[in-house]
Amino acid sequence: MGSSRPSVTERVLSILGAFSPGRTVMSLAEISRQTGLPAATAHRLLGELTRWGALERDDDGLYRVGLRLWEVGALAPRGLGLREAAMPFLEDLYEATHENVQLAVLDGLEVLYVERIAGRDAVHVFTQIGLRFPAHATGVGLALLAHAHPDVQERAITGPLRRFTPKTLGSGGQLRRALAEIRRTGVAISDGQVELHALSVAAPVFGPADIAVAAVSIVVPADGFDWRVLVPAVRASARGISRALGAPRALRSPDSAIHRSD
Amino acid sequence: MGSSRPSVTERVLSILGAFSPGRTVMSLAEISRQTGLPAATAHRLLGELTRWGALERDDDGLYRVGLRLWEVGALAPRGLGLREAAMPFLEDLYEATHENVQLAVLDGLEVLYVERIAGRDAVHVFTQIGLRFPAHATGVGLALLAHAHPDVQERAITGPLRRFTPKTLGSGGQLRRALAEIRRTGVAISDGQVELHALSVAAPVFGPADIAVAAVSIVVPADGFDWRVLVPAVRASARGISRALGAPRALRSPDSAIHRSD
DNA sequence: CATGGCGATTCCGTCTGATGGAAGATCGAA
DNA sequence: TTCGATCTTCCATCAGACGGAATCGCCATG
Repeated sequence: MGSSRPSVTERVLSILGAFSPGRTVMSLAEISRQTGLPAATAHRLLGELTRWGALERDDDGLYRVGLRLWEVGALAPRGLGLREAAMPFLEDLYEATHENVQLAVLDGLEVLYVERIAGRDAVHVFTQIGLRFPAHATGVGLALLAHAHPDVQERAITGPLRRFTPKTLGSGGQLRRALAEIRRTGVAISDGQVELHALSVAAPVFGPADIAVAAVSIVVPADGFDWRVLVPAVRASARGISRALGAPRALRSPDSAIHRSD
Repeated sequence: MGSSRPSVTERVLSILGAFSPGRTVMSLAEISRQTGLPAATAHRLLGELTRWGALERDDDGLYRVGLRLWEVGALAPRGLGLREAAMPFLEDLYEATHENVQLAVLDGLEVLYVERIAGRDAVHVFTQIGLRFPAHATGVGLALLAHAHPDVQERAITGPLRRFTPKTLGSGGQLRRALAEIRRTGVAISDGQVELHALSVAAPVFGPADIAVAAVSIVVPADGFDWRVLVPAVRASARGISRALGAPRALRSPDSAIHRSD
């Protein structure tokens, strides 16, 4: 498998996949190179995609992702549906603190940022909506991993752990202990594990099936900030979103939810 | 043309297009019916789409839009790029008023809502991110039309104007006059033209090429609210976003920009 | 002003892989 | 147990996807 020539559908998808946060506008030649498709083939497929609205083309002749695709993408349950439920709570959290507030989901062993409210004068962090990041380093990632399926946790623990700063969790043992601690306290702290100057406090959001579907976090400067005061706010926010999503866990009494081991 | 059998790409796209705000989860049979594709064909294509991540499938066997597609869609320039620039300003606007704040773009003669901050206790409006609406009825739509390409304006004026309430602009003449007035004042007011109980104040956002690329609006209760006080705020917000996008118009002196006729 | 290189576009003969009817599998309701 | 509806798999056929090659346009270089 995989050796045979790719199907038409795969080719079309490979074109869509060629776009990334770092490559949002491309020429025919660039797409052709990126996907390995012959220029003539890429040209034809791009024409069809553009005609439909999946891609757009300016006078400059370059291709970019089209509004129509954005529209369909917005229908993703873990994209917009989640966002819609979460926004009011993130809003509150932002208004109370004016720091960076983020919402992310887990995909494989990476987190994908789904929503973000950036204060103009909050710490600068390079996360961005639609961006991916290794789960083990971020607050949201740890919160999600701690409540993920055991297989996923195991893969994360045994897999390679990329270091971003000296404080990044570097060994499986460290990670395992961190996850247990997060389950115990209900919040995850990532202190300078991505960028030394930033600290994040995160809490998991549960869905109707009582599975962790997302995580909220707030990012503050690492130095001299008493993050402890943020814990109740982040927890309350995550819990509010869980309730809005219909999580049974969030409908029960506060204590049973927070101190539940699994 | 159009009579010939659709190409593979068209079939794949027709599957994506089958999803809509009202139909976010579908069974194979439903998709097959919706697209007109034979079940066997739809099944194969759905398999490929799902394998890639464009669609997702739960244990229930139903298909929904996948995270991967959301991710690509997020790269749309008029989707996320715009949002990223606009968010801080919308944020400010929301914080100052706690009413519904919206950001929309024009696609054809419809507006597409790209961003929205909904206060929990603001007027209830049924707009939603990813939703479309006829431009002539909404505040954002009027603001965008007023600064759109003359051809587009003409199409809107001569085309059929669907009425939503007795206050909806119903004739081409009315619309033409409204657009002129909007160009003069720099803001568009839609008073009960979509829903009787809601009023919106909107202003256009300009991009680098000095073209109106989006519009901001704020929605308040129609009765007894002095919307006049909102005008400066909405204008300032739109202008701030324009500046962030690099609009030459927004970099010039305030007056020349606001009172420019076209 | 000629030349060369690169990208975009069009053409069309070849042949591959998409197609979809049919049959089997599964599930639920009557 | 039977019937209907949906999902899945199979495979012989042939529509239409493919892409090499030719053309055009653009720009930098000599």
